[in-house]
Amino acid sequence: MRDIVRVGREVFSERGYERATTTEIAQRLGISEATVFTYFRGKRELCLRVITEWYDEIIAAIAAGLPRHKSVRAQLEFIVATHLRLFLVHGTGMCALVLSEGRSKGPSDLGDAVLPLQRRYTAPLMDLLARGQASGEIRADVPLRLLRPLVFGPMEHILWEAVATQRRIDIDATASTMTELLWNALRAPSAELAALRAMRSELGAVLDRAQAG
Amino acid sequence: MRDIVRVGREVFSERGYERATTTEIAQRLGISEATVFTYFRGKRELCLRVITEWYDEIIAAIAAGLPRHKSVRAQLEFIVATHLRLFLVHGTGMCALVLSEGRSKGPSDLGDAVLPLQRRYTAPLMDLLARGQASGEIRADVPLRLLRPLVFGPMEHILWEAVATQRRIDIDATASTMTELLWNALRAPSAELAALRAMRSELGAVLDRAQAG
Amino acid sequence: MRDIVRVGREVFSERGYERATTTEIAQRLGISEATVFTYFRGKRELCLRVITEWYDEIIAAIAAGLPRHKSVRAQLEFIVATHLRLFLVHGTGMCALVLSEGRSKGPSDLGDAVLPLQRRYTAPLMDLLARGQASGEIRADVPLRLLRPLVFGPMEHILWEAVATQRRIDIDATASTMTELLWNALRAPSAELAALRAMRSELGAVLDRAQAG
Amino acid sequence: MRDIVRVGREVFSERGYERATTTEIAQRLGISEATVFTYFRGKRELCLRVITEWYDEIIAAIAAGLPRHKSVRAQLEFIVATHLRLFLVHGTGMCALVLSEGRSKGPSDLGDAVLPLQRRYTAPLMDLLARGQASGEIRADVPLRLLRPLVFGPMEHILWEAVATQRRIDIDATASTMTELLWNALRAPSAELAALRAMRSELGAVLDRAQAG
DNA sequence: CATGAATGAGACTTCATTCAT
DNA sequence: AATGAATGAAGTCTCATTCAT
Repeated sequence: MRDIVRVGREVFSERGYERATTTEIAQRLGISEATVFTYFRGKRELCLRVITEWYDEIIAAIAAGLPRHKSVRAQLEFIVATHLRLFLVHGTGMCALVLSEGRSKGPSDLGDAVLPLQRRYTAPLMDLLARGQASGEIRADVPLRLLRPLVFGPMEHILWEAVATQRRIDIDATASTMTELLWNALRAPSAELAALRAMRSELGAVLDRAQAG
Repeated sequence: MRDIVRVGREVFSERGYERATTTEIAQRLGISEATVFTYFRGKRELCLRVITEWYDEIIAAIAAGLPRHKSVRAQLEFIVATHLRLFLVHGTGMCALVLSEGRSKGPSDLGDAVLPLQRRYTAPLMDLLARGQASGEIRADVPLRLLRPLVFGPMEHILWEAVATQRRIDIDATASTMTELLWNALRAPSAELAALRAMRSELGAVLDRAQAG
Repeated sequence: MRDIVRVGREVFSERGYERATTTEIAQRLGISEATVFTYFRGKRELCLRVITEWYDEIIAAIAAGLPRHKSVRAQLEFIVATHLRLFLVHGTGMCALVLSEGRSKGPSDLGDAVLPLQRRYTAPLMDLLARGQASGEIRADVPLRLLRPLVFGPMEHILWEAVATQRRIDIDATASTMTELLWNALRAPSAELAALRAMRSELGAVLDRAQAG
Repeated sequence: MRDIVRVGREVFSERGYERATTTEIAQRLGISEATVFTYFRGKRELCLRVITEWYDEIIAAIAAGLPRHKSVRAQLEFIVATHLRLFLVHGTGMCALVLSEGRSKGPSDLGDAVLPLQRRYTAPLMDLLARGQASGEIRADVPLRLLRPLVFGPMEHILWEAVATQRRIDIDATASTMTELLWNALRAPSAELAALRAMRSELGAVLDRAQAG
């Protein structure tokens, strides 16, 4: 039954919900199609299980590895890198599956069940952003509602492009660069000014001492 | 035949490629299903046409309205706003359709035909970014390959969220805010450097005066 | 499409709803199974149509031939004979089909749609009984609710037995005998009362003589 | 194993043979589906057992309670009342099951095995009618083959109607009325006259004694 | 040109039944 | 004796597509 979920993940992520067939899942496992239905009430339920388990993995990975003692920027980079890594390992098919089917209003209607998962999935980032805003490191004049897509959106596109072009990407380098870019967008503008002013003050002090010397 | 494309766009964007049926398209038009096949070799070709025309509209809209005489930042904001507007007007179904089906590897395989369209579609932005890099306004130490998803990714997420939550969004305000955020990420750090250099000059002058004193 | 209904009637009446298959219906007609679904949304709807048309035929036959100018008893005999005839011609499978499926609460749930038909179907008899009660020919001290099964119930059993034993029956003779039997049950006990009254009169006379004696 | 038959009766009578599933029977008992097949060769055999036991109960109930010392009419009323009672207690599902499946010609083919049961089941009535004919109380000019359905047919319809309309019925009152109706149909026409004559004779005798007194 | 009619291919699903343990 | 696991066979239904008219 674990096998069915495993192969189910393969097929659903390769083909999407509609084009995936229970026939293919059974064939890849060398079992009868009926066996699939012994363990899952139907295609929809199997797919739901596949999605749920996949979300659980990511959520667990983020929760386990997030370096909470480090800076907000470092935690952001961890989240970005981890997402890139997990998605690339598991194939971006899952990404597409979730994004496409998670919002459909067809008979499959995975949407309702997927929504809470998505919330748990984005929770660590939302939490991080909120903490950053509270500490003044992240600009608070833009609602989280707009900051979240700023982080997840680009990752998704990068992943899809990586798959479409079949090109290997350097995950750490990409994560590092993206974090650098995103950080510029996210951090409080005042922080820059504050930093400069601090520098100027310090310089002034140095100069004063120099002049005095 | 124009009608078929028009209604095709409706149905494909509402249902996605797989769940859309030629039956429904014909029914909505009050014509025979066979008539659809008189004009289009098949479902796939019709969908391709729908996607193509939709891309053409966006490309044309961008090309026609892009304020080339204004600043790079202003042009960026125009592109962001225009995208949000067009997607929201036409329904985000088209967005999902293109994103989901444009990358699938099924028998429908719209991918190959869609790729060049996507290139044309992203061309204005790519061009703008390249010009920005050339003029020094946009940081050149990050490849366009990474800058592009930074722009399109968030827009997509914002749109999907808008649809999922059924919430109306203020397009201009959102575009303005997003541009502000993105610009911080995109603009050349040279601005900062310039400021630092200016400070250094000032500092040098001060030092000179100090020495002279 | 008429053919599909015709063969559908055959198969449904031979096999019952559950055991009838769309495959068999298509095969008997030498057409594709899909064709069946071109004309009928599903098995259930086809079966409904079969039942409806069959009811319509019987209802029409009764309505057309009922000798309204003759006596109530004669009309009763007509109804009995007509029923026996139609059921035996069309096979009692239809009878079983209607009786079995018309009351089921399964997924097929033909019940709701069949109920009004049954009402129309029994209407002529109900009407006749009511008229008989009004005219005093049929006993009015028993509700129609109990008189109706008295007529239809035996016919059904006779038919089933005829089919089960594969024995040919003389329809007119059977109808005649059954009517004779039923009539004794249905007719107003006034005849008996008359006899009793006569007896009372006679008795009175006897008593008178006795007293006189 | 007794449990399997008991629950089997429930499920078969609720759903009918085709719609009943071994899965459901096992589930209601909280046992494995395979266990059912440990005790019964298959669904068909289990159903046969269910029907057999049910018939046995009815046959026994009739045999045990039949008031052989009372009049033929009283015995008829007992049979009618007992049937109504047993069917309504056990649910009319059994009635439908027997009637529908007992005559089908499918792969399940319960028919052959059920036929002898039905014979035993109708035997008490047949016997009673025969005795009635012999004693002159029941008209002998109509074969039993036609008298039997006259009794069982109406009962069946009454039962089905009771189930269809979900209406509770007064069993004794219904049995009484039905017997009254049926008796009019069954009794020998001459019997009426004979009864009246007997009454007159008796009366005459009484009167004679009165006059003599 | 438009279409009514037909259909091949295949999807999901159900279920009685088997068998090794 | 009881069962967990598996499945063959079959069923209903969908849908893009064809073709004669």
